[in-house]
Amino acid sequence: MPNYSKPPAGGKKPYKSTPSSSARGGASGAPKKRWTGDDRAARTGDRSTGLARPARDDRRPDWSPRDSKPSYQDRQAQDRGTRPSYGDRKPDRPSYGDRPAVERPSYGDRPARTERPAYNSDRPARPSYGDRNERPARSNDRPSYNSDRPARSNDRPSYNADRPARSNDRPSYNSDRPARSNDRPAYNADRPARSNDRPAYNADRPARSNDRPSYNSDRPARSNDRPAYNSDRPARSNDRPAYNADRPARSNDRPAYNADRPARSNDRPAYNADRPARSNDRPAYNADRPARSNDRPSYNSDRPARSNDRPSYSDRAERPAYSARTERPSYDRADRAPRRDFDDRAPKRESDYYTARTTTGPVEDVVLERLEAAVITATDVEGVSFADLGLGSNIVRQLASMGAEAPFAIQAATIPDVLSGRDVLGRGKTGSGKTIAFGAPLVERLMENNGGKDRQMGRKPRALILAPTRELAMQIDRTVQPIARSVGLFTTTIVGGVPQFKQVSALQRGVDIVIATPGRVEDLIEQGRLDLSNVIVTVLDEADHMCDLGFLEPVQRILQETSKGGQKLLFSATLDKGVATLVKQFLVDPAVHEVAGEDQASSTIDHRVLLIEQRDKREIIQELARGEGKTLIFTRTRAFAEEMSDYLEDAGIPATSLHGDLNQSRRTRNLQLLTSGRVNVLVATDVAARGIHVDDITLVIQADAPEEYKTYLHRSGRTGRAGKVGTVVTLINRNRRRKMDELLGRAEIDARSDFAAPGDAMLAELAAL
DNA sequence: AAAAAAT
Repeated sequence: MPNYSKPPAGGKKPYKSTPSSSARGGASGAPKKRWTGDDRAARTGDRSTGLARPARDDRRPDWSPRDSKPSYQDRQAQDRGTRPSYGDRKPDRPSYGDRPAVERPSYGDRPARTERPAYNSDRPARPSYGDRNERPARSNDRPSYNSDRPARSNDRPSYNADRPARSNDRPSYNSDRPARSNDRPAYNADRPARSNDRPAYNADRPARSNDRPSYNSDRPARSNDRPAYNSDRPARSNDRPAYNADRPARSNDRPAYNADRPARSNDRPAYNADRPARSNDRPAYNADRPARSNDRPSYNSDRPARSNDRPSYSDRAERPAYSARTERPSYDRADRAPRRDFDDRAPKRESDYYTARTTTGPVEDVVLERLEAAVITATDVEGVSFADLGLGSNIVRQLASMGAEAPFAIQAATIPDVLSGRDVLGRGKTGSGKTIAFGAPLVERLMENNGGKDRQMGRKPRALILAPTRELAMQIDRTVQPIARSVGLFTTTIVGGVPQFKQVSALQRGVDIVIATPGRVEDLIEQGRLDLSNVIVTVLDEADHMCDLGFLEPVQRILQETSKGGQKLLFSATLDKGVATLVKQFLVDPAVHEVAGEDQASSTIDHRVLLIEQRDKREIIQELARGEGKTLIFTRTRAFAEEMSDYLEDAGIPATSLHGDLNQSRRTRNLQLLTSGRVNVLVATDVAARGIHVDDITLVIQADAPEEYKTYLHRSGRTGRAGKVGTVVTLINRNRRRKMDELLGRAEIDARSDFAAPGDAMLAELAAL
């Protein structure tokens, strides 16, 4: 019988116990919201491959009629800080505060995750929740807030004590008349109590949960009690219910408080010690079974330590306490078996060294050395088919049905190496077909190596694709899933912002390819619900971005969890030496491929810089956004993205927004609004800068100039896709011209610069392009 | 600054 009553031996979390883990996040402020079924349905919309799926989201337009909202100017007049910003986009969910914040045992051993901003009590209270009593009176305020108004004829008597008695006054005002037979019982104190006596006269009845406070002085404090009732300090909304032990049980109490209820099928094991073992029980709870080769180290305390033991498991008894060791992050395994250094390998082998292309530039935006790559040209690919590259007939047929009849250059370059099992670095221009370049051969490899275990329940995933944003992960899934299904393999997305239940269920049924963002992957690993130990192919899309600060360490921890010696594929349009850390650590002799003639000079994008006055920015954007074609506007901050989309709507331009302050269902829906064409203007932060494919974006406006040349390339790559023409307009302050020129130089872009002011004919011309 | 984690 498995022992569920205790956490795993050692009492510590098995995953991610390094101090480096505290370096995560901390900047983003939005609590993650959940998806509804509708939202999930909505994501089945467009596909980057051009395969149309029926748009199902025509029920709820995002941009409401303009006159239903206060004007932009009105809102400007208000103190923006007190405005319940973004309204339903950050839904007020007070029920969270009332729920007992009981730490669940499965998380119990982890240190408090104070780095998560959404629950970080240090951040300023959001005006939309707590302090709304400061808002000005509105015309539809209820009368009770309006105590100064003159008495009206239909005022209730109690407010009108001075009026003379009237014949139809109720008895209580007429105390002198003789008692009558039909007097209400309250005045008939001597009659025996009746079963339906009103409770107010029944002082002995037990207190009820909805008793008003003044009658029920013994009831426990509630979060919204007024301070006077709550001894020392004023009650706060985030008071922990744990201090509220006496309150009556509520129907939605969490099981921890309800020890006697019968076990339910979805009880988590820790709460349900007696249930029979299940096939997917976590090994740690299953102390009696024989050790298996893939046991995770921390659960297997008897075997001798190995040199490549993961440090994250190292708080076992025989190892020194973590605090006594050096503060190396988990990935820095100096003591593991020596490995060939990426830079030290024999020169002249393609992919083994970097050419020195020294560049000068500001520290914050450096062009790193290029990876020396095998170069392929479009003409090299002429006449080559996917089948020639080694893909099976099912996959080839599926690709054709998705519109990919013949391989693009980057696909022709990388597919054979991926099929051969080699590690691969691939650089292909934005919109050049990188998803298929890794997705198709990945599926082929899994099919060849399925070991007869396909469709086995609970099989562990054998491939992992990591992406920097949820939208990109879901988009990749839309491309890879049909390819995988064509050969009977299953995919699932593991991303945040949505309930994990469906994801966990899919994993329990058995999945071959996981397409994910890092955070949820780590979360499910910590929970023991995702096991990457069988992952033999790992893809990092936007790999250089995944090596940026904030992404690198989670990615390293996740890669540590995958099968040792597994294949690694790194793809990006701006792949450079920034990935060297990961390459050295995880890749062996990678093949590096890029496509020739794909610099911006040969691009179909017209780059323009407008030198403007800061105060004219909104007006100019509004004139630029009036064009017929789809327009994508980038801002530096979430707040400005939101403000800008409001401003455009007020100007009569249907617009929506995409940024991290929106819950995931809004994010998904708003992006869908643009792809479906119901809105032509999307204002976004850099969440939309990389990888996101929307057909026929004709104009990209950079309302705030990018800080990095790579960001410029990725943002502008949202237009001019698949050979179509597009325009990129970057708005900068006049005194930033020099800095912008330097950035354009690093991006190797020639752009015309013009002074611009509202009303200029040039703006209308740019809009019409 | 933004992004990525709360069933």
